[in-house]
Order: sequence, then C-alpha cells, then structure tokens
Amino acid sequence: MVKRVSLGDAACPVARSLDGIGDWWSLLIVRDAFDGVSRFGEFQKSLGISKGILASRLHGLVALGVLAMTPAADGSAWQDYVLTPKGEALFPVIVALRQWGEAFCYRPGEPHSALVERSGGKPLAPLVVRSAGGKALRARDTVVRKLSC
Amino acid sequence: MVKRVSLGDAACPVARSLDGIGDWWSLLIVRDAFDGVSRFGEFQKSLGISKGILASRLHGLVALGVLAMTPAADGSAWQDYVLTPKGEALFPVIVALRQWGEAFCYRPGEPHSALVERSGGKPLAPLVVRSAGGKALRARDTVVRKLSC
DNA sequence: CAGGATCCAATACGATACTG
DNA sequence: CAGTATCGTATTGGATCCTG
Repeated sequence: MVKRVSLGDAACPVARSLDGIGDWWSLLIVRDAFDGVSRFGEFQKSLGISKGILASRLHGLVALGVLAMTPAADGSAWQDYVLTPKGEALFPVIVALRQWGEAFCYRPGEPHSALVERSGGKPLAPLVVRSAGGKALRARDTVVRKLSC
Repeated sequence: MVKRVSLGDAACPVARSLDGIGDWWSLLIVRDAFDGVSRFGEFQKSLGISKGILASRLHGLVALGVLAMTPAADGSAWQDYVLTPKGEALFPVIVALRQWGEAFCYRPGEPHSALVERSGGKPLAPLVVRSAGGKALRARDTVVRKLSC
C-alpha cells in the first residue's frame, strides 16, 4: 500500500519506519490500540475514517506485524485487532508525538487529553534522548554514522 | 495542505501533531534538517522528491513554525531552511522512529545508518518512557485522561 | 541553482450499497 | 456489527517547462 518512491529498502531506519507507518492513519490506529481499542467499529467511530480505508490500514498493520488478529474476545464471529510486541514497541513514538503536540500545538490553557500514570494519575516525564552512559543529549551532540553494520 | 478530516482541532495531541507533520515527507525533511541539510537542492537530492512537492512541504513546515527561512549563509540570493526551536523539539520523535526502525525493520546483520554520540561515536541509549518520578513505564502502566486542562 | 506553473497518472479517501 | 465492493472526487506526487 502506497509506494511513492519506496523507502522500504532505504538504509535509514527513519525512512524505513515511515515507509510502514508513516501514512495519515496508521499511527492514529496504533494510538487507539494503546488506548484499548480493538474492534473494527470502535476504530471507525474513534477516527471518523471510512470503512474501506480502515480495513486497508488494519490489514496493512497486520501484514507489517504491528497488529495481530485474534478471535473476538466476546465470542462474536469477528476479529480483535491487538498490538503485537512490535506494535507495543511504538510506545515511545506515540509518547514523543503526544508530548510535542502538547507543548507546541495548543494555545495556553486550551484543553487536551493527557497521558498519565495509571496508578496515581500523575503526568509523565518528558522524553529525553540519552547517551549509552545516561547523559542527556541534544540533537547537536549526535551525528548520523552512515551504513554501520 | 491536505485536509482529510482535519485533526487540527482534535483534543488529542497525537492527532494534532500528526495533522501538521504526519504526511509522507515532512518528518523525512526534518530528519535531514537535523542532519545539517538546509538547501532546497540538498533536500531534493537526499529525498528524491519532486520540486513541487518539496516546495509545498517546505512552506508548510515554515508555516507551522518547524522550519524558518533565513538568507542563505553562502551569500546567494536564496534561502536556508533551518530548524526552529519547535522543530528541534521533534528530536525525540525522530529518535524514537529511528530506534524502532533499527529494532524491527531490518534483517539481522543488514546494514543501516546509526545515530551516535558526536564525541566518541558511541550509540545512544534506547528511549524510555518514565513517570514524573523517573520510574520506567510500560504502555499498560499509563492511561489517557480525557480533556484535562 | 531556487522555485513556480502546468499537465497527468495513481491513489487516498469518503459515501453508499451489499453481504453474512 | 464486520467487512467488501464500487464509484466519484480531491489530492498526491512525478515530469517537464519556464523564470531570475
């Protein structure tokens, strides 16, 4: 689905990630999945997406290994879509997008949902990029090393 | 640019982020900007993108406040596109996507570029979502609290 | 080289209708 | 409800041409 220029064989991991989940809907579906959504209709209602596109994205994410289809927990004849370990590993991506949105995409005082600790309801700490030794790093403290192995 | 359903007024910060930078190219442009790319032609060569789309995306990112246009450093009549503080704040997003791509989008042993510490060249630590108190959190340890303020 | 304008193919997406 | 199929439209994105 979607081919553009095919970043799927790129040597840059950012490009390869985006090639799989960089479309308009996939990360929102994953966000909902983290939020406990698992049924076709729930995704559709939550996202306001058309059924055709939703089915296409859901199947794409399953093919990618981000979601898995399991027999519905309620015994109905259909599927639950649940995060695989590969999908769960997208948690920092979602949190990073959320924190950036909170910080830069709302006017001061404008209400928005917040991700908080389940026990206690306290907000999370801002994500920090760190060196192997644990030191906080700014972008300029890093470099891309081409084609490592 | 692009309207779909307009997530721009959504109450979820993830949706709002994606509404601005969730298209196929914007995050790759930002990645290149972190990598030091600032000229129109450099972006074009690096991304293999058509000029029309590149111009449209560049202007979109400028309008969003992620990039800024400055008089070219080499004295030519054109612009450099450089990250603003809002753009620099996307660093954790890029790093999260990169680490996910490294972990899940390459076969073992397949070469790819790597982001390393500038001084010393050591790889970064994996991003970890933490509570306000510094405790590492898994996705299931968190909940979305609707419409906080 | 930096960019805009135009043309065209592919498709993403929504709406609707249909099936079990 | 969970999808699939079809259709119409808007948009994406590449290629080409044009300008300073």
